[in-house]
This record gives sequence, structure tokens and C-alpha cells, in this order.
Amino acid sequence: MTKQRKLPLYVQIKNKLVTNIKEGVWQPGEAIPSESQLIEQYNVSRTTIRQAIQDLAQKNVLETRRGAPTRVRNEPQIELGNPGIIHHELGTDFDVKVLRAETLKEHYYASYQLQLEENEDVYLIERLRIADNKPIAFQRMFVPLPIGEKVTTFSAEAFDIFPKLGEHNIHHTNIRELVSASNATQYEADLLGIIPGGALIDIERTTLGIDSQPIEYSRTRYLPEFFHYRVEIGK
Amino acid sequence: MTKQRKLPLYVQIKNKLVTNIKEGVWQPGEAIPSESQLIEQYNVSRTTIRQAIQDLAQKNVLETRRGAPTRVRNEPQIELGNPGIIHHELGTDFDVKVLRAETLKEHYYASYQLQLEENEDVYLIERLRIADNKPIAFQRMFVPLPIGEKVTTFSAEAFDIFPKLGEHNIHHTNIRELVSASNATQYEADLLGIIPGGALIDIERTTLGIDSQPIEYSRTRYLPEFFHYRVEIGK
DNA sequence: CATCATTTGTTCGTATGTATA
DNA sequence: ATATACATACGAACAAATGAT
Repeated sequence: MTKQRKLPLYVQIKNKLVTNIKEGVWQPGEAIPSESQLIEQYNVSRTTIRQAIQDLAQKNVLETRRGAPTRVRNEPQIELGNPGIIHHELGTDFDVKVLRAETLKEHYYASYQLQLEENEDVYLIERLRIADNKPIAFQRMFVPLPIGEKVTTFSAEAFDIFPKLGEHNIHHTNIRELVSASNATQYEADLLGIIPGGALIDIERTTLGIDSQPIEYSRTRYLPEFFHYRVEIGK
Repeated sequence: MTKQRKLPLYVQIKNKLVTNIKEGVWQPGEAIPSESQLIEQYNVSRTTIRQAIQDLAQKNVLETRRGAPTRVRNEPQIELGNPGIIHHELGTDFDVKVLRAETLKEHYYASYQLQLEENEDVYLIERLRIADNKPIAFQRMFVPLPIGEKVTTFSAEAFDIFPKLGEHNIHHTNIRELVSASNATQYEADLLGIIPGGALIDIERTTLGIDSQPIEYSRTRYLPEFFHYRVEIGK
């Protein structure tokens, strides 16, 4: 049935450990049973247990320390979105301010990016990202009208809208980002409190839903000193 | 003297294997001696040899396949460990111009990034990237002196030095990039043919060798309209 | 095409070292 | 200081895939 009989023992053990973690039997930060306990429980050799644990420690699921019990990692980077890419806003106290939120009858480029038909409306939200009472980014976000109606209810609360969208059963699969740089326009400069022409990090993002249709196209311009865009390749 | 006596046996073995690769005793793509040969050669158990090899295999330095000899990896994962990152210079005809190449006696920040000792010298190369006879990027690259001596021989031929370094048996594992934006200084503006203050894409890169020691730290500033930095997350 | 020696993969058992609580 | 935990290291045996004869 499960066909697991043909998998190596240590892989079977590994699967069982992962299952226990996913089902919350062992909570993050908690210690899992010791090697000798697992040996008894599963009736296998120490080698087998260790290989399973080592693999998971390698994948940052478990954390081992000589002399101390093996624990489930706190931040289970279940690599669902961050394969080495880190966006990081600098600051301690964050806020959002909605500048504009309305339906657009005509916006060729946004419609194109969202792959909408001619007659479909686009919803535009312009927002300011604020950290420690200082504006650090300006965002223009375009979404299809049906999504816009939902987004507008919380666009003033959370800058990252996708966790909230998830609560409304709108999930995303792929995110594509084009990182560039641009000089602040007079409008942007006024908003961000810098001189016109100042360099901004320019992030153009397209987010795809589960059906691979775009659900968001946005351009965000960050003050360089308040945003880290870090990429790690390899390992 | 080397203090290696206190390191675990398998780590010592690992270091010896890495040394053999770095010195070109075993070329990329080539098979290393079998486990039983290594057992005889180093007079340790199979467990020890296997742990060393497994560590390196998992770091993508070696490649193991059941039944077949273990080999040194060819190109350290051009796309495999890569979560969809595309750097793309726009243009058809590319060239490089070396502006400066010399040993620096003192450069605190570069030394820190390269994790060098106080007394170790740093080699600096300043280059201009040219596309279709137009300068599109300015790069300041810092490398440890031993590597600098090799890089200098081809730094005027290839902008991407790592394939060339590979031919000299200097391989890399991890690349970390921090993408930001900055305003062109007077000097950069003159080099790139723009006005001072113009926005540039600023890429700060640290490259690690197979022994996880940094082998390059560089800052490259691109004209935004001639460089795409694209990231794809998910799937 | 089948055979077979070689090579890596899996699993057991055992012993000792070393950090933690 | 002691018991417990993980880390290192040895040896042995069989399984499974490979590559050459």
C-alpha cells in the first residue's frame, strides 16, 4: 500500500519524524526523543537513527548539539518561499498609509501585466510604507477588480498583503521580481522626504495565483538605506 | 603545528580531499580514488572516509553515484542550487577595460569581507564593463593576493571571472549578493557618461571557495537600463 | 546478452570521546 | 560530580548499481 517497504530504513524513519513534526506531536523548539529512545521505539540501529536525524539537521528541520537533546527548529524554513532570498526592511516600528485606492477604467500596461481582457477593470492602490514614523517606500499596486475589493479592506493594516489574502483563500504560487534602480520623481521625493533624483531601489513584482494567472502587479520604490535585498546562491 | 591533530579525523580527511581538488591533483569531472583505496591510503575506517565524502558531496564539491566512482563536480551548479536568479546585461557586443589593478597595503573593509588577517594584502581591480562601445558598469573587485595574481592575467578578457578561475582550479560554492541602489559619484558619472547623482544598481557580492573561505568581494554599479536582475520564487 | 569484479549504499554492532544539564 | 546526550570511530556484512569482459 504505502510501498514504504522498499525505501531505505533511514528514509522511512525520516518520514516518520517529519510526520510527527508536521502533526505537532513535537512542537518547534521542543526536544525530540533521544537516540536511544528512538532506537527502542523503531527497533533499528543507532546508525539508522543518526542518518535520519543528520539528514533533517542538514535541512534545518532539526537542530543537534553535542550533549544536549535534539530539537525541532523554531523557524522551520520549510522553504516554501525563501530559497535564499531575503527582503528586509530596516526599522522597528512599521506602518502603512493608503494614499489612493480606486478602480481604473484604463491602464494599458497594468492590464497587460495582469493578463486582463480589454473590458476588465483594474484596481489601483497607492501606499506609503512607514518605518519608525519615516516613509521608506512608495508602492503602486495593481490587482484585478475582484481581488481589489478584498484587498482594500486590509491594505491599510498590512504592507505584505499575501498572508491576509491567504485567509480569503486567495493563494499564490510564483513570484517574479525585477530589481532595478531609479531616480526619484518630484512626487516620490516629496513623499519620501528626499531630493528629486535621489536613487531608489525599484522592485517590479508579478504574483501568480494557483491557476498561474497573475493576481498582482506592483512597483515599489524603496529608499536604499532602509531596504536589503539579499540573494544567496549555491551551497 | 597545523593544530589539525585536534580536529576530528573525518574533518582532517575532508581537508585533504579539498586540498587535492584545489591543487588540481584531481581535476573537475575526474574520479577520486575509491573508498577502499582511501581507507588504505589514510589508514582509517570506511565510516570516516564516507563521512568526509558525504559532507563534500552534500556541499556539491563531490558527486557520488551508487556503483560508480565518486567524481569532482564539473561546474559547481550553474542552475541547480539556483532559485531562479537571472542577471542579464543588455547589449550585443561586450568588452572589459581594466582601469586599475594593484596590491593594497591597507583596506580595512575589504580585508574584513575577505576574512583576511591584518598582515595579508588585498588585491584590487577596478574595471569598466562595456556593451556596444558604451560603458554600462563600474566594478571594484577585491580578492586575496594569491588569487589576484591569477585573476590579473585575464581580468581584461572576461567580465565574469569565475569560469576562468575554474580553469585554474579555484572553485566557488556560495555567492551572496546584496542588491541596492546608489547615486553616481562624480567619478562614476564621468566613467559611465551620465550626470552625477544618476541612479545606479549597486551589487555587493561575496563569493566563497570550496573551503568556505571568501575568494572575492566586489561592488558593481550598473546603469539601470542596461542590467536586469530578476528573481523567481516559488513553483 | 549475461557474467562478474568493483564501487557506493544501507544496516547492524560496539566502543570511546566530549559537551550538557 | 554524575548521568545523559550527541559525536566520533572502528569493524563487518550484505544490497544494489555500474562498467567492463
